[in-house]
Amino acid sequence: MNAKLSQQPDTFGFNGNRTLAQTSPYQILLRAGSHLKLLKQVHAHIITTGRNHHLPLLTKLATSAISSGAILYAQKLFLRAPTVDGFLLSSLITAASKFHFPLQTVLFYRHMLARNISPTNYTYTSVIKACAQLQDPRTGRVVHCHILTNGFSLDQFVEAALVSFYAKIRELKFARKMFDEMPQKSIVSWNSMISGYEQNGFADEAIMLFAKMRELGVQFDSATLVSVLSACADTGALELGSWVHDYVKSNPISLDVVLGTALIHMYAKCGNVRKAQGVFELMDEPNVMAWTAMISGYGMHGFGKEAIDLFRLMINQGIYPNEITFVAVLSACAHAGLVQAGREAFAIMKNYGMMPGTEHHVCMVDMFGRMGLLSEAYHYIKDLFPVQPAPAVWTAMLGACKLHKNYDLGVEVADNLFAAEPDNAGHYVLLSNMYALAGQMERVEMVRNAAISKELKKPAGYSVIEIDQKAHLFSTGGMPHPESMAILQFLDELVQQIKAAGYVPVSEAIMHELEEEEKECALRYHSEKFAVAFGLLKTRQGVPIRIVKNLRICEDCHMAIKYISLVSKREICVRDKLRFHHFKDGSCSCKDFW
DNA sequence: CTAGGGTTAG
Repeated sequence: MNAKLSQQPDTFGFNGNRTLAQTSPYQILLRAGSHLKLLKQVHAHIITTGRNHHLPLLTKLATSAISSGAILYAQKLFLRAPTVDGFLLSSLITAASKFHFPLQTVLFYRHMLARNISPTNYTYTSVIKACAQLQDPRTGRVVHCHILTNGFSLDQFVEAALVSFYAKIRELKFARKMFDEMPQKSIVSWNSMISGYEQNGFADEAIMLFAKMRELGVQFDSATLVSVLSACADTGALELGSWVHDYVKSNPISLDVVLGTALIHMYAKCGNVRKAQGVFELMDEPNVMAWTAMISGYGMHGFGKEAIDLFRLMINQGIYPNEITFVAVLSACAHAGLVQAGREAFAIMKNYGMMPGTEHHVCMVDMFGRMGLLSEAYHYIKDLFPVQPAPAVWTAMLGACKLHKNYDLGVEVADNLFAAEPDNAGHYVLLSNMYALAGQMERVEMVRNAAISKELKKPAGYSVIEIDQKAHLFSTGGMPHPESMAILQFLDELVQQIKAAGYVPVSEAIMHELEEEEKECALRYHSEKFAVAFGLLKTRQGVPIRIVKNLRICEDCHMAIKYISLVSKREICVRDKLRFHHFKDGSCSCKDFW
């Protein structure tokens, strides 16, 4: 055995056979790594040995300090440096950008310009990345101008950084234009473009660009697939998502924690929790994000107990939960009616040094409200004082009032919601329904007038069903499906059948007046009924029907689909804005907690 | 003596 290895290292990791003074300060710095305490000792050493004029040393010291998170220390070092050169500044810029100090990155860049030091391509990529992190289009465009005038616009790295920047500030058309005009497209620029689409809600474009990549035979990698999986999760594209999983299994792509988490998320959001579970169980070292993805997957399918058990297991394994983990846990409790477990989880947040935020408040109110504990929910909101409840908290409370038919409280809550967010068109249906239910017709009129005068349009509801790898979209507002007539006829027959089985449409009287236009529309049913009918027409008996809807499913459709699952003897799975509904034999997995 | 662009959970 090597004798040196058995010797105890001193503070700087030496074996004791050389003294500090004999070792090069640079070596000491390297050994100090990113431990701020050690770095400060090295700094003192540098000063006492009279080497604080040595720029390369100061540079390494400052970048190490940044890597330890001590950006202020690095800034002080910089300001007190006897001289400054381009090497020091570009090192500071890249380090500050890499360790997520975008504001300081831009400030160092300003120093560079003020001292007339020419930036390099390294500098530009870092600064552009910082502008993206800051969501600062103005500075980013200025830097883009500098790039053009200094002749760096054809650098592969700089170009990829610019595409990523424009995608991240939601200038997707411009990002795509730059991307299309790139003579040499690196894999990173493809990935920037695909992830840019996905992150900004254009999952279809992300999937189409990936298809183009395959068509052109461009090699993709793990980062590409992660973004594609997110896009599949967004749209419910299970077939493509499964293809990605198979590809990963049969190719030398390591299933790391990032890719694993993306797969869990995809399977959960495409309706297949068991597959998500399978991926999770195969992961070597799931981190907090992987655990949270799995907990949330259970939650959105109504498996509250599984979610709670997994959360407990996570804690026992010493994984530190974060705010998002608690959102997933509380939401799982809300969707499964596990009030006691939810209270306990909420109570331990403070053990982890966390203050509940809006999302947690929404979950708690939702949880109490769904269970009919309206007064508990309402007191929860009142106890937030002096914190003003966010509109989403009022929305949860309003939904609970409607579900449990407490119209007096509902009107009060609706007034609060309307006052808190008068311009949100998404609330109008819920608001005016509540006022109509309470017989407050002058308030219905007020909401309606506000909507008209502000030209607010509620988001159009749509449902998507994937059949033979092709997505079919049904919407009350958009283009009719080419087979509308046949589907409508089939749907009418279906409605007769479920009426015979006991289905009673939810009374038109409580439907809100604003929906008048919708009733006149050629599509006389909500999009999810249409999608279900289409699915029944196009798939064989025994094949489950999977629908993705952008809004929450309404009471009438929920009831109707329960009956449809009964008369057609089909499993029907609907993902709405919040959660999954698995319909089978006339009942729904949500136990009517929707 | 140095440092790049893209990817995960609500």
